[in-house]
Amino acid sequence: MAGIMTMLREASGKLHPQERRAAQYILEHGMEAAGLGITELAQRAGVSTATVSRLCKTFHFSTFTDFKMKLSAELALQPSAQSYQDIVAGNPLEDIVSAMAANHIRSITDTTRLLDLKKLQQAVDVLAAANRIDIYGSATSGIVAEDFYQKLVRIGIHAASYSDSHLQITSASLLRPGDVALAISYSGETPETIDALRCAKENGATAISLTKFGANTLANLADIQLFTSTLEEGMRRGNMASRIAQLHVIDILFTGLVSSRFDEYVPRLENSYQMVRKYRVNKGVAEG
Amino acid sequence: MAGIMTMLREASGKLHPQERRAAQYILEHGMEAAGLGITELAQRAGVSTATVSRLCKTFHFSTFTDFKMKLSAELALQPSAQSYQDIVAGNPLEDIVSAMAANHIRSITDTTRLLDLKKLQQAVDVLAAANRIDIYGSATSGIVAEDFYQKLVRIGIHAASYSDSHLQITSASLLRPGDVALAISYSGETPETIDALRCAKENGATAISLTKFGANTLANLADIQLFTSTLEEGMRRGNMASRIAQLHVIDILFTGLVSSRFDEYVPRLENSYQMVRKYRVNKGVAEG
DNA sequence: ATGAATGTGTAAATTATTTTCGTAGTTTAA
DNA sequence: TTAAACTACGAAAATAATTTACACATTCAT
Repeated sequence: MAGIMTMLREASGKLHPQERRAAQYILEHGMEAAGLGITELAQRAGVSTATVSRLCKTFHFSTFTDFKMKLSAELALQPSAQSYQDIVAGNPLEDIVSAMAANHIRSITDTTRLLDLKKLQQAVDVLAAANRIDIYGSATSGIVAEDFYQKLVRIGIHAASYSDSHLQITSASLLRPGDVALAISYSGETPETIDALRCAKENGATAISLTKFGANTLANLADIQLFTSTLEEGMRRGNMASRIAQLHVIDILFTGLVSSRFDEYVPRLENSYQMVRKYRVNKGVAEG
Repeated sequence: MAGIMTMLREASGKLHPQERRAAQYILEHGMEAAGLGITELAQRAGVSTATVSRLCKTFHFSTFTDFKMKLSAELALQPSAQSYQDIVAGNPLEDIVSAMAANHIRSITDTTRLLDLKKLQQAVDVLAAANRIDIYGSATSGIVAEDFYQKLVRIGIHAASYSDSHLQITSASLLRPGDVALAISYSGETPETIDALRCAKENGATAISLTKFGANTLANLADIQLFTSTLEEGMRRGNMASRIAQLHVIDILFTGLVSSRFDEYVPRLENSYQMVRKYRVNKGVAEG
C-alpha cells in the first residue's frame, strides 16, 4: 500500500459527497484526525458517524478502528516539517507541538551541518588539556554555561560557570596560560561576556566562543570559534531553538571529552551517579 | 529503542503480578499485541480486562485506547532502525557528532509522540491562571527549572525556581490555592523534589510533574503529569537527551502560554529584549 | 409522473472499555 | 494467634464507542 493519505487524495473525486467531506477533513488535519474517535471525527467533519464508518469500508478496512490504527502508524513514519515555524496567536496546542518539534529538530540538524570538525577537535583537545575551565554566559546562555559546568564537575574537571558580570571578570582576571575560557552568547554581542573573554585572553587563557554562525565580536575575539545555526527573526523570541542548538554543541564537546579519556572519565561519571544515589538515605534512585 | 517498550521493561519488576503478566505479553508480542482490543489482549495475556485497563492507568495513559495508539505509533517507527547511540571509547569526533544529532532528534520526536495534548492543555490553562508559579528541580533538572523561570519572567509572570532543597520546601510551604508548583525530575524519584511538590500540594497549590514516561512517585503525586520519553540504560550518562526533551516540553508549555494571551505577552517579550538592549550602554544587541 | 436506485442521518443493536463491588489472600497490630 | 485493615483481582454492571438496520430524501431513468 502506497499510503493511506495518497489513496484518500486520489480516490477523493470518486467518493460520495459526504464521504469526500470526511476524507477531506482527514487529509487536511492528518495527525489530529488520527487521534479522534469516530464520533468526534464525524462531528468535526460535519458528517454522521455512519458515513465515516462507511468510508472505512469503502477502502476495505475492516472497521473504523482498523483504519485509525493504520493511519496513525503511517503518520508516525512521516518525517516532520522541514522549516522553522513562527509562534502565532491562538494557535491550537497541537500546532504548537509540531511546530516546536520541527524547530528544534531543524535547529539541531542545521547546527550539525555547520559544525567545523577541526575546530571542534581543537576545542576538545584544549579542554582536555586545560588546567582549569571558566565558562561565561548571560541569561539563557548562562543556563547553557551552567549545564556544561555541571557535566564537567561529574568527570572531575576543575571548572566554573559565571553569569554575573563582576564574577566573570573577577574569575577571568585570575586565569593563566594553560587555562581555558569558554564564552557563550547567541548573538555574540553580549558586552559582559565579551569583556570577560577578552580579559581571559589577555591573561593568557585559550579563548573559545560559542555563538550564532557568522561574524560577531565574540567569535572574532576567540582562538577557537564554535557556531550554532542562525535563526530567522521571528524565531528568536524565547531563545528556544538557539538554546537547544547550544546544548547540542555542548553535548558534543562533552562526549568528545569523555570519549578521549574513556577509561578515566566513564568510571567517574558512573561513580557520581552511584554516590548521589547512596547518600540519599532510604529513598529511590535519583537521576535529576 | 526508547519510549513505551523501554518503560514497560523497566517498570516490570515493580508491577503487580497480573499487571506484569500483561506487560510481559506486550513486550513479547509487540506489534501483534498493539493491534488487539482490550478484551482479546487480556484473554491472551491471561488476565482480566480490568487489569489491562489498570495497567494503562498505572503508566498514566488516559485510556487503553490512548495507550494502544501510542504503542503502535512507536512500533511503526521501529523498523527504521534509528536507535540511541551510546558513548563509547575513542570514537572519532565525526561519529560522535552524528550520534549526538541522532540521539537528540530521537529524543525530541519520541517525546513529541508521547505527549498527551489534554494534559498539556490543562497545564497551560493552570499556568495561565496561576497567581504564582514555583518550579523545583535538582542538578540537571534544576537547569531546566531555571530556564523556564527565565522565560516566565520575560512575560511578567510571577515565578521562582529553586534547586536548593531547603528553599524548595520553604517556598512550597508558602504556596496557596490558586498557585502552581511544577516539579521536574527525569527519574521522578528525586526525594527533595518529591517532598517539595507534596508540600506544595498540601498547601492547596496545583501540582504539575515533568518526569520520564511511566509510573514514578513524582508523577503519581501530581495533579497534572507531563512526560518525556524514557531512555535506555546507557543513554542516561550525562543526562543529555533527557534534558533536551525536558526543555522541549518546557518550550511547548511556554509557547502555549504566550499563544493563549498573545496580545498581552508578545509585546512584553518584545519589550524585555528592547529594554535589555537599551540599558546596555553603547554596545550591540544582546540576546543571550 | 412514478418507481428504482442511491446517499445519508437517526437510532437501535452491538461491541468495547471502564468502573464498581465483593472476595480472597496478605500484611499489620494487638 | 487472631482480628482488623489492606491489597490485588476478576465478575459484572455501567458507560462509551462503533456498527448496522432502517427510514427518508433525492436523483435518475422510464
